[in-house]
Amino acid sequence: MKSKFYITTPIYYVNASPHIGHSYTTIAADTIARFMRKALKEGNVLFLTGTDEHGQKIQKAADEAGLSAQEFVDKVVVQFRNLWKTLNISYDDFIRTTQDRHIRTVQKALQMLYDKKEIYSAEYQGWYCTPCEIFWTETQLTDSLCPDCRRPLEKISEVNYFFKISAYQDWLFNHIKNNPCFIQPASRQEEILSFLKMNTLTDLCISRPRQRLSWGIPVPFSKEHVTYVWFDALINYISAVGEFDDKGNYVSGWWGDDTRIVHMIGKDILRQHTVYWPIMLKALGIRMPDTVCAHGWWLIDAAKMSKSRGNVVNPLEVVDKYGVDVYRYFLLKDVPFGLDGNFSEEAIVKRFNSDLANDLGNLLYRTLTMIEKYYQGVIPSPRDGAHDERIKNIASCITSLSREVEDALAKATFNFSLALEKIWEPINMANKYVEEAKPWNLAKENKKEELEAFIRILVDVIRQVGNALSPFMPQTASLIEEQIGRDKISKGRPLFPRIENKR
RNA sequence: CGCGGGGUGGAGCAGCCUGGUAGCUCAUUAGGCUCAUAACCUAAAGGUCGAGAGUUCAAAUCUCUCCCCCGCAACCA
Repeated sequence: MKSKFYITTPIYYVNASPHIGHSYTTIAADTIARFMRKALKEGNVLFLTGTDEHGQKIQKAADEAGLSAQEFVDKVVVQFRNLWKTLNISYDDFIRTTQDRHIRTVQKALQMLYDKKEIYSAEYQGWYCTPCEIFWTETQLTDSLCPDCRRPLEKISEVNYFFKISAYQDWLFNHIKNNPCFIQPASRQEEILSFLKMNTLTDLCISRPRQRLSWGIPVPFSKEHVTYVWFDALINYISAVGEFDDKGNYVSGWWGDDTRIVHMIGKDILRQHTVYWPIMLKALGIRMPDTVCAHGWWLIDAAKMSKSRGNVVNPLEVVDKYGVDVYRYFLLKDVPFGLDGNFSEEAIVKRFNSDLANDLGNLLYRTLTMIEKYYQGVIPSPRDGAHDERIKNIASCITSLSREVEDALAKATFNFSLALEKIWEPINMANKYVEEAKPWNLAKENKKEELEAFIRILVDVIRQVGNALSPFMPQTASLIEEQIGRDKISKGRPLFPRIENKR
């Protein structure tokens, strides 16, 4: 295992408020970051998130809001930061593409690629919709009308800058083929490989004329142009953690061979991250990230969530109603990572009641009650040599738990739901064991040693589970710690009171 | 003949690569228990594994054909 770990979310486009999808990616990355902080030494994990603040859509949204672009993004970025706070996101750095450190690096990268002749200028043809102020390429059109407003388009041609990504097609194909961890899950790797096999890459247009779009990073070798948003955006992963030196070498404490680099993304931006980005890095002479992990989408009532459909779920409302950790748990558990999931409040309530209230919450609560009842709230000290077969089984289950969670979580597949299933194994075993051990009889018959051994194993299970759960549900983990982490218990209200009569 | 993903008990999924009693969670039903949040434990019912053909001693699993659903312009997790 590499000694350092660097994980990123995409930088989110701030043309509108954050929704469930943004929160999903970020919670997933946060969980991994928290897990890795426990696995590696302190200070060896860097978790980066941020915002993408340039481009036409933002310019337009700002205009509509009657604000300057900068004022507009300053306003929206606050919403993202607040949401991350609410969701207990432990990011170490937050990059904005309007920050100096980023602009500097983007311009340097552009200049280097230009000097290396990786970027060239060419005439670019397309159709322009004057009322919308949007430029459309041939491939974006189905007829001669503006896809947005259905008005006639005007054919224009202009000079733009292009990045020679076509030259790297074979290299990229082989890189992906030879590094099965590079694109995860495997089905996504196949998707990209077949895309590369079936298509010839066309050079990427990385500029926009300034007269049409002023809200962007100026291209250093042309006063007439700003940088295309995707080229701008992808660079954030390196601009946040390093700089180019005078010789054009990228220098960073988080991009060396001792660091495992992971980009967590949604499946919608797979191509940018597995085609454009590696080629940009390659052309700049920078090493590849280890893994680009693409998760699925949350569907709302089986339909794609979109701003135009108006079915966007606001994470804050869900958190208000059910709690942060319930939300985090639901997203990470309800769907195998990588696939699309269906979001609904019914599904949350179901998960809440069965996993959190009935299994975990109830185990803690019934255990606390027994400690209160049989030991006046003082947790009996550990005893060696429990000879009961069932206790041994449970003990070995919690001993291997951290390894199993690591297997599920530290590998490139990032199997959150499997990890949580593993954590629930001892919970279920413990609940079952209560039935078998019949502590109420042990108490009546005054079998002290057996009762103690019984209580101890429950306490051990709960503590281990709380510990294993901390990357997923940090707040819950500390509540468990608070209630049963010390010599004397501190019984509170049930962690997850069942939600009743929902329909 | 465009590409890819999918179609498995009521719901959601695993199994398919490396054929050999079809499994998990939830829901349902019956019973048990009382430490506990009407919770927990046990048991049962429920599937011709989209359709058809083929290979095989044996197919959810391999091959072929067909049907149905989803995605494949852009913005977007």
